[in-house]
Amino acid sequence: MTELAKGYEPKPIEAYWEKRWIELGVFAASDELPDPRPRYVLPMPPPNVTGSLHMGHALFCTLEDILTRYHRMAGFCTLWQPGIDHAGIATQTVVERQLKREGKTRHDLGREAFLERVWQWKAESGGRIAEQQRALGVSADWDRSKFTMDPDLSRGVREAFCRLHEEGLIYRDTRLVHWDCEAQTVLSNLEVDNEPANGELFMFAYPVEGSAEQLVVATTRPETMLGDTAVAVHPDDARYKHLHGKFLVHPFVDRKVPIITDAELVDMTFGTGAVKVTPAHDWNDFATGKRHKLEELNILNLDGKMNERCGAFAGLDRFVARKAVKKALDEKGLARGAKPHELMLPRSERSGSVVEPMISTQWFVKMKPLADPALEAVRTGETVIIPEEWAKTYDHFLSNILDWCISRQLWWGHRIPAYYCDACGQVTVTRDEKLVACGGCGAASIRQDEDVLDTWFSSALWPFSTLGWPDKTDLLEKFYPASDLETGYDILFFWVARMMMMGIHFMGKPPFKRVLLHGLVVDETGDKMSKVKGNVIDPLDLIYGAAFDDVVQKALPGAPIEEALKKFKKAYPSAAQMGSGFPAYGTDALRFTLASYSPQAKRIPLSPKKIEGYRHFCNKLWNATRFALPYLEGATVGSSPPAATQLGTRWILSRLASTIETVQRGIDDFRLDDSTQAAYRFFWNELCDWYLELSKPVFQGSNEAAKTEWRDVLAYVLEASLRLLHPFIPFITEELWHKVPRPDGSAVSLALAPYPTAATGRADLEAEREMEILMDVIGQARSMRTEHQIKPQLQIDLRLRSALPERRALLERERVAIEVLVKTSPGFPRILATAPQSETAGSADGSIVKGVDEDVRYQSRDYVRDVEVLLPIEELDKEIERLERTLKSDDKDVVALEKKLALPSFADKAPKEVVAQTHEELGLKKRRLASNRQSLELLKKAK
RNA sequence: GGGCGGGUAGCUCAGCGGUAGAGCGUCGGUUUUACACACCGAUGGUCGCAGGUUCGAUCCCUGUCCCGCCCA
Repeated sequence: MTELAKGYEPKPIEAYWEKRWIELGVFAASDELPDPRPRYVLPMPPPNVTGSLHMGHALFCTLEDILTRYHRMAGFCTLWQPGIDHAGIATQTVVERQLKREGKTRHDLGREAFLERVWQWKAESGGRIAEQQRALGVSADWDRSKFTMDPDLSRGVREAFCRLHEEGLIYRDTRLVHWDCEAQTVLSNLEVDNEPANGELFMFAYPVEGSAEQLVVATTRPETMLGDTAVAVHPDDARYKHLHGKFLVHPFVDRKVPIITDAELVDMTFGTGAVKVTPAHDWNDFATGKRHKLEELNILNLDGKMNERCGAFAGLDRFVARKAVKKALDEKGLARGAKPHELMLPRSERSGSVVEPMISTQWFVKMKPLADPALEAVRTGETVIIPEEWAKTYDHFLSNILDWCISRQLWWGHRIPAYYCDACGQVTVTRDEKLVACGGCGAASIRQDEDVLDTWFSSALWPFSTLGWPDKTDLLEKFYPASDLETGYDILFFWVARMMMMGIHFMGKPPFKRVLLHGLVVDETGDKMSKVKGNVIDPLDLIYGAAFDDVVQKALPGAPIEEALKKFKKAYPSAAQMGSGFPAYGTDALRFTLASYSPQAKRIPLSPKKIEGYRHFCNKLWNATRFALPYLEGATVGSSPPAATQLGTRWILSRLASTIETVQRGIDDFRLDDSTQAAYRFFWNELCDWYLELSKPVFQGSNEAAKTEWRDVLAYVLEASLRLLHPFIPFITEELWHKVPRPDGSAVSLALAPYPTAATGRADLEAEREMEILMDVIGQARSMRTEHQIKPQLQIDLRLRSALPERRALLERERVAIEVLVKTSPGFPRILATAPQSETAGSADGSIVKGVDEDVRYQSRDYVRDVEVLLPIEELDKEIERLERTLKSDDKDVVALEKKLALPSFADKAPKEVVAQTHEELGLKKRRLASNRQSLELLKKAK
């Protein structure tokens, strides 16, 4: 067996296995159709082609890889379907920005050349994220990776469009939409973020036609008055009754504006009670316009500049026009002042620019018929959402869903398969890649719709388009529906709900049995990671290590280092004390950290300190193996637990069984925090702290049978632990697994070894109970040593006394453990029966604190699990102080317990196990209390 | 305004009907031959506040105050 280095160094090991796994092909799912194995299918949320790895990716990759590796090891035919999303707006923006640096626009190139350019860009940098994912250990079936613009997936998109169109679920309509003036495209309502902003409410007066009277209205967007086609007042408003049916004179354009009455739009108590109505540029006004058949007057060009209808203001940008309109109103003496006003500003999720409501003709998907079955699937539990509180959010969203605007005025994306005939006006929707003749009149003079589809339209088909749909393929047969869908809650609406709708509609079944949602990775103080805040961390910097100077340059590009550092350290207080940079934590440490957060947490505050802790865990794993290896020479590891006759070996196998159960349940329930915690505690606090420590005297002793037993159990438990931990920390476990003895005929990779099951350990409640007593006794003795400041190297004359024969038997059997772990003098511990009254009666101190077992020194005495722990001491004061402390708290407990038991209602109504348990507890406490009280009295007397 | 979460040890978070847990931090000790990325021990909480239900409430209910997020 090769020797291990003193400390764990992740870099070379991770680099090696990352490649090796691919070479071995361990991640590939089998296509074979007669496959008796259960299936586990997990569609990966395809990262954007523009993206590079960020913390969100690291999180989902970790969680999904754990699920995948676990199922693969557990014998499932496992498909983790990877891929890349073409990300319409984002990608187009990236390439346009590139062109801009060359002084060009996409229009200079033309559609075809531009698209060529995007494809070229994709070929060069589009694959980077997949490489980075491999560094995270992502065990997806890379050979099956799909891109949403692949020909087969594009065919699926056309098919879906045509089918929905034929079914009347896709339609074209002219209505008010959200317009992004910068990206110059329509957005779906989900792509608009409403954020509060401080604006002003500007007031101005409209002159009433044929009168000296004026009507004052208020607005946050004065420029829209150029598109006003009415002013509304409340029908019951006495102030304006005389104006009903009259007209106002528009001050800038040659138009008369009717005064209408509308009880829905107008709140009499707000402002002047008169509301200007701009149907073409406001959601409420649009509805009002429909009610009153008002003219919808579009006043904006697509780029956000005022159009020709705006007279003198034509050509001005909307924000420039705002100022100009105000000024002009002022000059005409119509301005009536302004007051501060908080408003909600709609911003494009993509470009960040203020979104304008605009009349436009677009393609829509009718949502209700699709949403209802998707709603039903979750309501009936056919698809389960975990954590379940999200089910309500999902329900609420789908119950109130609006039709989905799916066209986008972009070039990059799936072009809408609709053609317009100049000859007959027919619109032909086709499955063909290119339509040659009008479906109505056969004319060749047809034009394809210029627009492309919302990127989410193609991602909505992901769970089946990646498997060959619309063809009826064996793959679909085998891998649809998927088992789980795991993703961030932030795309529950964008993606998950839409996949649910499309999956049910086209495949007849919901696309997954469970939807698992995780939170957002945020900085250590809870703030969202953003370039503005300078708190972004590149996962690779944590994995490979990085100087803070470099880290912050990425986090806050272009800012002075000092400023960036300051912001960064504020966001990560634990990093601020770490010196000059992140050490190389390694992928495993990062993964274990990410898995250790509770999934119901909406925010995952990434703490470098926590990663460090799990880095230490990896080192522990490494060193435990390093310790074990020399002793494992000659050990054989079978597929079931080796014989165990001793307490320690029986106990660790039992703990293994229990840990496996907890870890598995955690994975099954998507409570990976429970799994990581159980595995961590087992390995560190049980295997290392106790089993390894207890094995030292055995291995150094001369009992060959015991040595063999402890060796075989150690080999077995270590190997099983590596399998147990592999899904979480794949690299180090794989590396170590190849160093330790493993069962004959083991797989070439730990990734293919069987996952531990209930039968891997061996439950032994008696061993657990006895071990707990032993640990408590040892713990008590250690604690007393420390309290009395007995130097660690000093051996002590420990005495243990119990009236219970089985306690004495246990302590006798395990005396070596006590010797070593408490560090006792030769001939100790002495295990004594409680001295009969006659033996103690003679002396005033009753041989309890002095003169016990022929030792005439004073004793520190305490009582745990019906065992008296005694050790000789010099200083009485310390002991008195110690006893007074324990007495105080025990006394409190005893009083509370007695009070509880004294209540007749408790004995009557509480379950009898609880009553019995309380009695037992009280008994134990009282015995300890009596013993300690006696000790205290005697010591005080002796003083 | 509507909805959903959350307020538990100095910090970050588990627990959610039977006398409060972890990691980190803090304090004290240790060159114990796997690990100082370690070991041993200790300290630390009226479980946001007020009512109620219950034999019993951090856990359930009601109200209330803060803090997030989502949808208007």
